[in-house]
Order: sequence, then structure tokens, then C-alpha cells
Amino acid sequence: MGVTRSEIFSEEQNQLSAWLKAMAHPARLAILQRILVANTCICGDLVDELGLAQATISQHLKELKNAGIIQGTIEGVSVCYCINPTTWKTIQDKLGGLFNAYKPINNCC
Amino acid sequence: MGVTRSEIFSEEQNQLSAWLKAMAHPARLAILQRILVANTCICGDLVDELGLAQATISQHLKELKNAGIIQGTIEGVSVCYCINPTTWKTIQDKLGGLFNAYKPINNCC
DNA sequence: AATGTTAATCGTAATATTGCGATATAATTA
DNA sequence: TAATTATATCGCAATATTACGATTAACATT
Repeated sequence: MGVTRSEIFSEEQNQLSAWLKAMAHPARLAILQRILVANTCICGDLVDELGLAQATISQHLKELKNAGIIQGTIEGVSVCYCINPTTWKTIQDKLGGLFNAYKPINNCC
Repeated sequence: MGVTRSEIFSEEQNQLSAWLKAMAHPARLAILQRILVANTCICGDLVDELGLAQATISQHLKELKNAGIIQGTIEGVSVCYCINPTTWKTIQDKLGGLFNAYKPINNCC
């Protein structure tokens, strides 16, 4: 016991929750915001800007990358991370569908 | 070590990540979708529909409630849950801002 | 009052996450 | 080639999450 029972949920529910989970940490939100603002980004910058150790930043970047939200290319000695456009659009659409599904016409609660 | 260092992030980053975390579980997504589809408050027949124990469902509902995403009113012997319109709108706006901040004009990665 | 129904809470076991020092890896420069 | 720079990975400790049986609490029905 103690492990999420993914098998009883739909593939879509599991995928969306995985994306949300990847984003659901202040450090990872900060990283994403930093990438969005800079329109590019390097790991070393983040270590200076956020107050976390290099190993920790690297781990957070890895999680965002594993989720497919960002992608990185080697840029000489450093690594350049940026948004994965396809995944970004997909999450945006799925969340749009979820949030727009709410119609505040009921008055029961 | 091992505890999220909230103090180094902005209030907004911590709040948004808390909301995302509350949604970032397939069971809680399923609960939200169920509430949205029913378009009216549904009670604890979630136990029948999802394949989780009553204690587990109750715990997930509590987390969504603690995050302010849903609200519940006692309806006789059962409890009626529904979306919290204010929070829902706020999250939608914040996420909209985040996702729209991406301009795919760069060509770095 | 006794019984039944519904949901919350408690306690616990299994597992996952977070953070970081230490170390390894890979490309660059001296 | 050796030293330097930038990231990734390993290993570990602290903490959080997930799930569920058992119990409790609150209301409804008999």
C-alpha cells in the first residue's frame, strides 16, 4: 500500500496528473517562469538566481525534462534548456478543456 | 534536508504550486472531472465510481478542500461537494498567464 | 432509544519527494 | 596533457504522500 493506483485511471488522467505534478513545485515553476521570460536558459544561471544547490536544480530540470515539458541542448560546456512547444501546447489545451468545463449555473453548494 | 524551501520562493509561486499539487493526482483529477460533468454537487458515490476505498476518497476530497478548489456542504446524511468558483477562476487566470507567456519565436533549442 | 447510513479521522505500512554533499562526466581552455 | 568549467549522477537523511482497515462522529430512520 502507499503507491498510486494508476491502473484504475485513464491514460489521459495519468498523463495530465504527471504533467501537473512536474509543475507543482515552486522551484520548478520558478524555472519555467525564468525560461519563459529569458526565452532561453542555462542551469548555472538558475543556481545563482534561485537559492538552491546545483544538484537540486539539476534534479528539478531533469524532472521537467522527463515530463517532456522542457528540452535541453548542449551548448558548449553548458546546457541550454527551453520549453517543449508541443507538450506546452498540449497541456495548455487539456487544462483549457478542464477549466472551461465549469459552468457556474448551479446553485447547490 | 528533504523539506521544500518555500521561504526562498514568492508567495505567488508557493500558492500556484500548492494548487497544482492538489490537482496533480489522477484520483483528484477524476473527482474534479466528475464534479464538472455532473454540473451539480455530487456526494460520496465517488467511492462506487472510482475504485478506491472510502477513507482514501475522503482524504483526496479533504486535500482538494484544503487547497480551496472545492467546497462541501452537509446534505442530510451525505455531503455535497462542488467547485469553489473563486479559486477555480483564479487558478484558470494564473495558468492562463503562465501558458500564454510562451512565445515560440525563439530558435535556440 | 436502537439501528443504519454516510463521511471523517486515526494509525500504520509502503513508497515517493526533496535537498545537498560528494563524486563523476564532458567539453573547454591553458 | 592538465586544469577549468558546467552539469549530471550517486547516496543518503528528512519529510511527504498514498492507500486502507478500523474506528469515530453525525445524522436519519425505525
